[in-house]
Parts: sequence; C-alpha cells; structure tokens
Amino acid sequence: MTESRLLSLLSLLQTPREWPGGELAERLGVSRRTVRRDIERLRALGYPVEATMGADGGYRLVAGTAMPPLLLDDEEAVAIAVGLSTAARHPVQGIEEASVRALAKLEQVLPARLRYRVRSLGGATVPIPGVPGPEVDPEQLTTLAAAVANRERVRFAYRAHDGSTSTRLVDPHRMVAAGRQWYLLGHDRDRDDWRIFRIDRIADLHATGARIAPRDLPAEDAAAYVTEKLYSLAPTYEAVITLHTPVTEAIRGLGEVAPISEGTCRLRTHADTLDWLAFRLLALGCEFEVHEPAELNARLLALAARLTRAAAQ
Amino acid sequence: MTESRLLSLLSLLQTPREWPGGELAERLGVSRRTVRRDIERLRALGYPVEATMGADGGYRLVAGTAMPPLLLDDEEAVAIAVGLSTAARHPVQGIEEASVRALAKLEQVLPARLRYRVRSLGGATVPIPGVPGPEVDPEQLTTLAAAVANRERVRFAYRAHDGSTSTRLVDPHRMVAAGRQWYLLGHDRDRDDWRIFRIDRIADLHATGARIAPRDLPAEDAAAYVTEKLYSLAPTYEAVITLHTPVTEAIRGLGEVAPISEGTCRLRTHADTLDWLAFRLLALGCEFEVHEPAELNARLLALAARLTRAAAQ
DNA sequence: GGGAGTAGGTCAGATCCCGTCCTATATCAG
DNA sequence: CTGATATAGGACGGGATCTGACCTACTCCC
Repeated sequence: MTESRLLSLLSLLQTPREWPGGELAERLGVSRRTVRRDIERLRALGYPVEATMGADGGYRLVAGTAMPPLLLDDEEAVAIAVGLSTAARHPVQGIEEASVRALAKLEQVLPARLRYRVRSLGGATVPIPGVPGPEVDPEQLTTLAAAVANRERVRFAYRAHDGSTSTRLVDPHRMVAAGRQWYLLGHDRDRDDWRIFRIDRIADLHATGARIAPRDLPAEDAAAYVTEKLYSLAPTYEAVITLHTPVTEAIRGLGEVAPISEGTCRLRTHADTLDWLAFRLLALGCEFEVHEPAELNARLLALAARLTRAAAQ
Repeated sequence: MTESRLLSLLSLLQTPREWPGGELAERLGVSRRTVRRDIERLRALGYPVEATMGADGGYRLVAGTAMPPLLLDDEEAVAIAVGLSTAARHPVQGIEEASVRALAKLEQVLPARLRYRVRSLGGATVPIPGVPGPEVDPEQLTTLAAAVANRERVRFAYRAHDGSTSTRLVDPHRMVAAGRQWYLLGHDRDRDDWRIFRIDRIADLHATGARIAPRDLPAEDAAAYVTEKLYSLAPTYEAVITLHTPVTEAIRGLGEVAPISEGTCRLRTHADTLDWLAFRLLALGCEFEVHEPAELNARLLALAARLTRAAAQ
C-alpha cells in the first residue's frame, strides 16, 4: 500500500497550507520517521517539498521542474472541466489543441456522477456575453481528439455549406482552431482525398474502431494548410480601423496595431462576421473610424438604429 | 522506484488510446508480467483499467468512482491554468470557489518556466469580448485563497470607494463571488470588526505568516452575508426590459424572464454598471425596449452616437 | 535555555517485488 | 476450424525494500 500512501501524501501537500510531520503521520497511519522518508522519496521523484524548520514549521509542496500529478477533489475536477469547456468554445490562441487534449484526458477519467454537473454548468449557461455565433459541442471535440490520438476511423453526418447532408467515413488527421471555429482535417475514405470539416456541422459522430495507418499530408504544417484552404474558400472580412486611444494590451490582442500619434493608432484585423468585428470594437470603449470594409459601416449604423429605437421608449 | 513506474503507467494510460501490454512493458522497462501486476494494483486503488481482449487489444483507463491523479504535460498544464484564470475573471455560478481552489493548487506546483507562458496568454490577451470593467488579478485570488486555507493573517493596501487608501491587517475568512466581482470577507484587526473588501481594490498583498484562530461569523452563511451587505451598500441598477424575441436559454441566463406573448418577453435583471447591461442586451441581437432604469436610455443613446460617428467616415 | 519542529543515520525483521515459468481464455483473420 | 495474438492469473524463489524504534544534530521562536 505504499503507492496509495504516497498519493494521499501528495494530495495533502497540494493543499495550500503547511503540514507538520506529526499530523501527516497521524493521517497516513504511519510513524513520523516513515513520513520523513516518504517526503524524501517525493523529492527524489523531482517534486520539491519545502520544509520550514523550528517550532510551528511544516512541509509544503512547491513548484519544481516537473508537473506533479494533480490530485483533485470532485468540485475542483468539475471546475477544471467547465473551464476547459468554455476555453474550447472560445479558443485562446496558441493553446487551442492543448486545451482540448487536457479536456479529453479529464473526460476520459471523470467519474460519471460529476459528468452531469459539468454538463449542466458548462453547457446550458452562457457565462460570456458572446456575439451570436456558431457553438461547438465540447464533447464532439474530445471525441475527435481521442480518435486522432488513437488513430481511429470515424463516421459522421456532415451538413455541407449548402444545407445538404451526407454520411462521411474519415481518417482523422488533426484538429485546427482557426478564427473562432474548429476544423477537422482528415482523409475522406469515399472521396479518397483530404477534406476539411467544420466541426459544428458534424453530427452523429462515432468511432468505428478500425485502426488506421498514419498518412502523410500533402503540406508540411497542418494548421497552415487548413488556414490557407479556408481563406481561399470562406469569405472573411479584412478590416482597417483608426482607434482614438493609446495602444493597450487589450488592443494588441485584436490584431496588428500600429501607433499613429500619442492618442491614436491603426488596427488591422480580420473576422468571419461583421457582428464579431462590431462588438470587439464597441467593447474597447473608445472612439474609432472604419476605413474598411464598407459593409461594416452599414452594420454599425444598423446597430446604432436598434439602440436608438430601444431608448426611444 | 515502484511509485515512479506507477505514475508513468498512469500517465500513459491517460492518453486517449489503447496500449498493448507489450508496449507498456517496453516503455516502463519491466517484464510483461509486472505490467499486468501494476495494472492489477491500479484497479485495487480504485482506478478502473479496461482491457479489450483478443488480437489488437490493449489497456485503457476509464472513468471510475474516484478521480485518479491527473498527469499533465507542460502544455496541458498551461491550458488548464489559463482556463481557470479566465474562469476566475468570469465566474460561473456555483463553482467560483472551486475554480479558485483548483487554480491555487495548480499555481502552487506549476513549474516556473510555465508561469510566464500562463501570464502572457491568460493575462495580456482578453480572449472574450468583455465590457470594460474591473479586472481581478487571478494571482491575488490564489494568494488570498491560500491564506484562507492556511489560516494566515494578511496585510494589504486598500483603496476605498472614495479613493482614499489605507493599510489593512485582516484575518481572512472566506472569498465570495457576487455579481461580476470577487470579495474578501475578513476580520479587520485594527477596526476589530468584520469587513468586506472588493478584491480588485486590494494592492500590495502579503501573507504575514501569523497563524490565526478560527472565528465565528455573526451570520450563518458567508455568501448570503456578503451579498446582503453589498446590496444595502453598493449602488446597483435594477433593469426591466421588454425583448422582442421568444424565450431562449441565453436569455434565461441573464435574469428573471417572463413571456408576454409568442414573440416577446419581459426581462428583469440587475447589474453594477450600465455598460454591462447595454452589452448583454445588444449581444442578444433582437429588438428591445427599456422600461427601467432611465439612465440606461442615455447610455444606449451615447453608444448609438459613438457608432454613428464611427460609421460617418 | 527549553520546547517543538525538521534532518538524517543505523539496524533488524518483516514484507513485497520481480522475473520466469506455467495454463486458461477471448477475439480476429484467413 | 485453426493459428496468432492479446489479456488473466497461479506458483515460486531470490533479492530488494520498506518500516518502526532507536539515536543525534540543527533551527527557530517564545
């Protein structure tokens, strides 16, 4: 039962407080000496345990060079799952894949009794005042991530751009987050060619269980391949705006920013919908002028009209 | 080195794929028989490992009744930390505390080299088109959470409502998320009374190291105590709005909703700033009329004017 | 200086861990 | 049906390891 005790010890030490050796010994049901040895062992494993000496001292786990195994209680596990679910719906540039990987890992081992809590908290409520946009089901993301990792063929119903649906048999290769959307890059068995699928248009997703051989992409980088294909297909809006505010971190996150003068700067960004653009600009809270695209002006005026009507009461 | 191998095994099995025993034996550097025994041991610990028999079979970890220790690689740890940071800034009702607890636990052991990545990803970029509002520093939240858990006295500079600052010595009792804001409920040593502090107004936060004795609240439920005190103190806006749209889940998340007719409903909600209200309403994308408060009308007209000016170019 | 905490050495006995045999069983391909 | 390839698990012996009971040294705070 050594390993069980070691995990319990890790669990205790991950609580952000100090533990005197005597209390640890009591909780673990062993002698003080054994506790010291266990802590020695943890240090040997690369998880540094710091000890404050003298009276009122104790042990606590601190940051080292490797991630120790995280021992979570039920609520913490639910909180992480919910956090990752929303992160999957609103991908943060640079860690989109890692978020989904982590979510898949967690979902794989999440006890059943916690699952419905995650679903009810993370699914129904929309905690973020987003713009109306396509919503991706995190569960589909994790299923696909598992299929990619496990090299399993999948079958699903796909609703194409024009509304027609078809059943696809696909060897999944990679998932890519581009813009605000998730895409699956895979090899379509029936069409015998590489295809890109928007994941929110996928339904009835099942893993077939068939193992597939790794296959080389025609391109070097999957992410670049997908974004290139998408830009040539989907209509996106390229926007150029003058902002009457100094450059801030929040603005830098929107796109390319170049300062014009002390209190103004120029923002170049792109988006898939005009609403998305309009909201991000409005949320900045500063004056601005739109240079491109012309359609954005019309949309802004429409929004202004709606606001005026609402206030007219 | 048994425990080290067991953790490696857990790490491998948490990957969403199947592992044949032979491959596991090779990776762990032991015999097949030992792998079988290790898996037996995992099962005894309560982590169910499923095995598919026959050719092309293998082992994989499935959901059980207890959360197994999560073994994360660097990227996954960063993804979780970022997700929890944004979750702390945009609390999901019901798991606010668990989110912060989990974040504190993770931050405590997060290797230094990953810390700056979390900071640059989760701190600088604002992935969500939020309204301009008070931003809470997740680091302060975790520091406070640790102090609460460890029963440690804290010292900080507090910027009061009227702008004056003072140094406080506080025995922290609990953290409460109310509205879009985090509050600390604690016993002020100098004033010898319970006080509520808005956490975004706290600066120069330090744990003093002094251990404090648990103290009874004058109220039963800390969360209820805080929200009650706040409503009697802070100015909040109570809004009544008619929405020209059927009732949807997104609307239900905003506040109390009552259907009026087929295509209209009445929303009653409250918020601490007018901008917050205006954005949530605008994000719904439907026509609406404001009944209360009157100030909201003026704010909507101001927003409309800004949009019109932006589009005038 | 005393008390309470960590740090660590040593030793003997009990325990368990591991590899090497062995056989039974389930699944799939041909 | 048969062979191949998985998991499942019993038996055994030698070696490694773990644990508790001592012990001393050091540090910090009252």
